[in-house]
Amino acid sequence: MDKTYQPQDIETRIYQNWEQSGYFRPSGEGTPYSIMIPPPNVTGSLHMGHGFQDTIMDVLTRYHRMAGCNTLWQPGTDHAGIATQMVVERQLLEQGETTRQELGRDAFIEKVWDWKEKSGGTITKQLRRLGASPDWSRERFTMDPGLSHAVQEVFVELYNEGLIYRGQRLVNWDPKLHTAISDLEVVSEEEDGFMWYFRYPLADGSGDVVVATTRPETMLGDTCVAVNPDDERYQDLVGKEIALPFCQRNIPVVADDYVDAEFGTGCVKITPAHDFNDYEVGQRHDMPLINIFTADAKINEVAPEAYRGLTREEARKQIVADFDEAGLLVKVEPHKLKVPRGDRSGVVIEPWLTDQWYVDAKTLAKPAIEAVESGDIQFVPKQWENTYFAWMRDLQDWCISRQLWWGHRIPAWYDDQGKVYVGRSEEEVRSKNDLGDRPLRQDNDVLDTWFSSALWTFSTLGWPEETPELKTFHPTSVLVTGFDIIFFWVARMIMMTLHFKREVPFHTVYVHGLVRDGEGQKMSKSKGNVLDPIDLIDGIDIDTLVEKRTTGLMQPKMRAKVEKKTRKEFPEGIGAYGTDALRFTYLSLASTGRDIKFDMGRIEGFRNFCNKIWNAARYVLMNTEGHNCAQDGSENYELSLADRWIISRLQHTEKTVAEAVSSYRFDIASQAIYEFIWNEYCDWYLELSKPVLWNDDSPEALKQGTRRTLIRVLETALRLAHPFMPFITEEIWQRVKTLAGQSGESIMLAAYPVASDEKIDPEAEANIEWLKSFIDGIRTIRGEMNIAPGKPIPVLLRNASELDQSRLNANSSTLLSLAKLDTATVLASDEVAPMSATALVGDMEVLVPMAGLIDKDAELARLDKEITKLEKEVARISGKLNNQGFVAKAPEAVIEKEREKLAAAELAFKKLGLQRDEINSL
RNA sequence: AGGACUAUAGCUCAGUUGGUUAGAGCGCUACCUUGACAUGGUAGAGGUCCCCAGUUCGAAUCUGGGUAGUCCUACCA
Repeated sequence: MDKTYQPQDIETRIYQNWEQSGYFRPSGEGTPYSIMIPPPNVTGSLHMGHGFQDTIMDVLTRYHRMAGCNTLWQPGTDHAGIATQMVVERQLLEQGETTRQELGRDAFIEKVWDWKEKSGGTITKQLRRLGASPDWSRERFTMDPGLSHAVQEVFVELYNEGLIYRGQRLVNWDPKLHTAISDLEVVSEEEDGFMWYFRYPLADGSGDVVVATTRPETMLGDTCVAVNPDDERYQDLVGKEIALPFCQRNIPVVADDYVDAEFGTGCVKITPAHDFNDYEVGQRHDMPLINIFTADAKINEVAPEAYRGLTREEARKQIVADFDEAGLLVKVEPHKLKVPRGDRSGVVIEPWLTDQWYVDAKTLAKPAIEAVESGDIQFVPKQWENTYFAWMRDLQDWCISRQLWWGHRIPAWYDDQGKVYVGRSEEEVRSKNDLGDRPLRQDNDVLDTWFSSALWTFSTLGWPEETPELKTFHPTSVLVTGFDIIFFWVARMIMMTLHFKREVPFHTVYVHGLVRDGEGQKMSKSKGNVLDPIDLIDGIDIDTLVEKRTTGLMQPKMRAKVEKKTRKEFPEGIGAYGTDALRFTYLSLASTGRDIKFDMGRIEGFRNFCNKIWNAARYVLMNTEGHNCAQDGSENYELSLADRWIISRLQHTEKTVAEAVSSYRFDIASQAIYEFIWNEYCDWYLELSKPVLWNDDSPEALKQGTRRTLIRVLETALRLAHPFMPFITEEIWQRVKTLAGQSGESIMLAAYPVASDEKIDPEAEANIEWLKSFIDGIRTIRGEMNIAPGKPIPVLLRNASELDQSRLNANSSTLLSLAKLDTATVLASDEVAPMSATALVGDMEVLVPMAGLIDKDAELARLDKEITKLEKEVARISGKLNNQGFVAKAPEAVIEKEREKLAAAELAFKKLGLQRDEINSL
């Protein structure tokens, strides 16, 4: 074995073996356990969020697989309508300088499929690098025939039930992408703008009103002006008419509660066709809808000629100028306002009147709310349930049609009268409706991507067929997801699944945090602070990293800044830490309810941990290979105290890990594994094994027991750690399994360790604790008194109880060896000790004679420090115990504990004080 | 405007139903090439648990009020 762990040599080889051997497939036996991957965009690539999320799912999957469950992790990808279409459109422009319109629908879709074939494998390849173990043979894509069939079925069914309908109303229109988008796809951010105050003259010439607006251009579509009914200033105006400037139209003044008298002038211009609130007001007062925009958000032919063809921005300028010129511009004020933009296009969204398809979300929401209320679905952490409820209880109907080409085309056909027929195919529609050969035209729109993702838990399992997989693995066990798609995806999955399967899609929703950079910033390409999980696995040199981060930046100005920051943060680039270190880092940071700042210090620490495991294995193999490790089932071995101790500690660790995984506390689980392997197995057990194995006088039975324990505890710890760090554990396991009496092809198919209470040995633990505190005491004296670690020293033991003496006798060779002692001599009660440095092990004093080794003043200083500490401790506890309230009200056990602590502290205080006086007097 | 979350060592984070000497990793200091590992070992320094008040015998932990930060939802033209 190499002296250091080299992950890159082994990871790919091991992964290929796993996948080719079919180990990722469900075993077909045991309790079903299933997880559906949140399908990433098919043409996307792996980012840190995926890395985090998929590591968690893989831990759960590997854990349950090893625990004997019939485990399915279902992989797949999403067609990501808008995102993918945009990418391909951009490529068309760059390569051939054509638009999709020039190309035509069918040819364009073909291009998208080409692109999907070409780049669709990227993210799944990267997932493999992460060690993910989904059943790739079952990989699905949301536009596969089977899933498309499910989509069609759901659409037709919902339509027949009246839960999908077509309607004309205001939608969020993206003037760049030329499609409607749902409320969720609109992001509103505060931006600096202006508030314009315009004077609108009354038609009868008797005066005017002043309206305030942030969108002057919409005045072309005004149909009335509204005031608050209780606003005394404007009582007389209600019912009068206004001559709308530049438009040759008169519009009425109406009274409506919507208007806040305090805001602006208290007079609001109402544009029902271009504002959601105005739409409502318009409905209440029976106002017409005057649409003044084209699909590009340019002024259309309904508006006065002077403005036609202008963009929104141009029209705004022109109209403000015209008001100014007409003397009707009262004032302009700077004003902060929330501007709605499309999450994909980034352009300002226009409320626009169109025909769209809607899902009656309110009806579907009711059972979905109940499922969470009743606990059929539980969120972890629980507080997300509030978010879910808040949204679900105020749900608007879901606009599901998109004016795109890439996606599931809506299964609706129109005849020449414009009458709509919904069905699974044109043939079905024709025959069911007796349409003969009347011309039919299919709806041009496609469905929102989230419509198909909403069916993911059951469509991937073959629905609407009642497949065996569907029966076995649905409902799924847990959904692992980020909070950002609770509304987009989780809620809609719950609604759809309850409606069509009459059961929940999953029992638990584990909501994890966002992965941020070391400074807590969101990682984004435009900030140039993105870390690629693959770079953390393989490493990357600084120039390549800078190149990667600075290409494709939106603002060229950022380039220098990003480069500088990157070079400062990673002067040497990024080292190759390996997959296991990366996974362990994610997991150790995965405490609930909080975002994670990715800390490079952590991943380096866990790379070192991998190396530690590797070298521990080297030591174990050196001492077991070619030796009798009692692996043949013979009973001719004897377990030492250390053996019993480490076996006992292992049981505790197994318990902790099991509890932690079942409560999704991967940080606790990974820490327990880390501490066991490093602080107990390596730091103490391996050291304790040396005196046994290296001493020619040790009985063979004891050596066999030690070898057996060395190899078996290592082998068990590997299985315990395997879900967390799959590669290194497999690599080592293959070398140790036979010696440990295990067979089997792969660690990932081996049984997960289960704690056994009989192996917990409190006596062994107490004895080793005694031994450790003895050794630690000596080491502290050595460390603080600058005695060379290797220099053998004699120690004297004062006030040793019978138990101390028997422990000493039982462990003297270990003790002498680990503490590098010359001798350890028990003093009789009347014996006088020479001047010594002191360590306390319980009541026993361990004395290191100072002669020639220790400076008197140094030891005095050391004792003083100890004594001061103890003094404070004594004062603190006795204060507590003298408090009548404490003694009267605290539980007896707590009081008893305090008394014991006080006694121990007082004793130590007294002993060290005497020792101090003794040294001082010499 | 409403709501959620966060605040603990220089940095990144644990701290289970109130009872610890408040912990880990990284970083820092000193010493150590001891036959698994310098990606290591041993010892050590380092904390007003954001602030104020309250409940309690006892508060990092519970309550109220602040402060700072992050995020979500809804928005006034």
